[in-house]
Amino acid sequence: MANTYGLRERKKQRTRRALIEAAIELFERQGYDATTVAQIAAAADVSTRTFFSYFPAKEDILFADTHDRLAAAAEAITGRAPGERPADVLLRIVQRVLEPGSADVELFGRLAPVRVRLLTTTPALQGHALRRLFEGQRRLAGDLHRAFPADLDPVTAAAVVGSFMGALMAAAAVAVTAAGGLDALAPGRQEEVAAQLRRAVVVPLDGIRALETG
Amino acid sequence: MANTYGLRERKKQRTRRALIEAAIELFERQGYDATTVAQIAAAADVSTRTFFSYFPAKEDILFADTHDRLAAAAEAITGRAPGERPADVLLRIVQRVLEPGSADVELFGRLAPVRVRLLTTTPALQGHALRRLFEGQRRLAGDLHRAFPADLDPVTAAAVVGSFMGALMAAAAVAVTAAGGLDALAPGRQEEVAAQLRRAVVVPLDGIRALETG
DNA sequence: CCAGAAAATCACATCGAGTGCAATTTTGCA
DNA sequence: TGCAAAATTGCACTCGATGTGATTTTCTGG
Repeated sequence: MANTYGLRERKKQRTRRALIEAAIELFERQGYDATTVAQIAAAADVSTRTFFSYFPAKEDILFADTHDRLAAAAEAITGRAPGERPADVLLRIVQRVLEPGSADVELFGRLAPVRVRLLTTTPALQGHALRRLFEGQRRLAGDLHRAFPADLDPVTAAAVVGSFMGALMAAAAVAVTAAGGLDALAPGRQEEVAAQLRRAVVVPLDGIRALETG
Repeated sequence: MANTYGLRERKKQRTRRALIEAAIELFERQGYDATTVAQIAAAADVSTRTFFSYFPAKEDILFADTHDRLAAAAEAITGRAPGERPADVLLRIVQRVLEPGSADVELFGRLAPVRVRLLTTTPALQGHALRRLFEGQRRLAGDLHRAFPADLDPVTAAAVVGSFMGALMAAAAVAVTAAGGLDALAPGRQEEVAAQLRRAVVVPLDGIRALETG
């Protein structure tokens, strides 16, 4: 009788998971730069060479969950309520993306905070993260254009998404560093930062709503 | 008799220039990845090791002009006309940044197009460029907050700059790729793309102006 | 003009990320 | 059980980047 997934596939999932867990552990303990791929591979009991057949680069292991999150964002667009406007959809995306919602909740739930922490201290990762964000925006802009073809041509849709995400990210960066940087994710500070971000997104949303009424 | 700059300084400028010119030449001919630092150094008649005492990394040689451009942007804020609003200042910045305006006009004038061309084809550079852009935004947000302390708290100022630049960059990305990607910088296409961008920035500007009137 | 200080360049040596390849082991399936 | 496909592995290699210590070049004061 066939299996949900063959043994081969299950084993691959297991090593993938082991690699991510080993990386989380090592990154937390030693930092990103001080951790070598060889160490991660050794901790997961595979050869260094095998690491690169699971992740194209060292950085990518930190972004193992972004695929699911982007899919959730895309689904928030396609599965919009009738009568919902672009601005509403964008607001719903941020809420939805920040939820767990993945198939591997507790693993990815551990991954995201580590990433945030490392991003504030490791410049090499910032470029990578921004690149992924930018590419994600591009996809969402396409989805948004297809969802509202009458209102948003491709370039305007990109401007809408870019305006929203750009404001959100820039505001988040200064809000987090202003809030002590290190432990801005502590339960207390978290709401404080969230409140600032809610005020920040008003700026792009006003512009987007002005587009709709025109 | 003392000199405008000592021989030491002049020689350094010359080597720096030679490195940039060699890099431009090689990048254009072979692409970014296929060009090694050793080749650039050899073409400029210095050792490989010396390259890294001029530029911290291979990528940085492509961004030799950004310091001047960021300074011009900052000056556009501090030297604003009385009564000028944030939205007006931002518009003036993009115009000013796109002008030559540097001390080394013709060299940097050659550098920028090469960078744009390589950015569309070399993922490794995109992350670096976005990182610089983000950092530049951070500075401008600080300047903007200081220029309009009554209207813009630090987080809102970041949202304003991020919203504007985010829309501009996202729109530029899809406009350029839609316009054939490769030669979207040809004299004919250039105006076409510029027109799309002028429409795109309306989105964030509306939101920013709404902030002012409130 | 010369000697010594300071700075720039250089030739290594080394490390880590990433790739190509060929051998070997493991898994799937008949 | 046996064969084909796929995954893993070790190895050699390239390239970017850094540390070090020797060497050369420039600057300064006498």
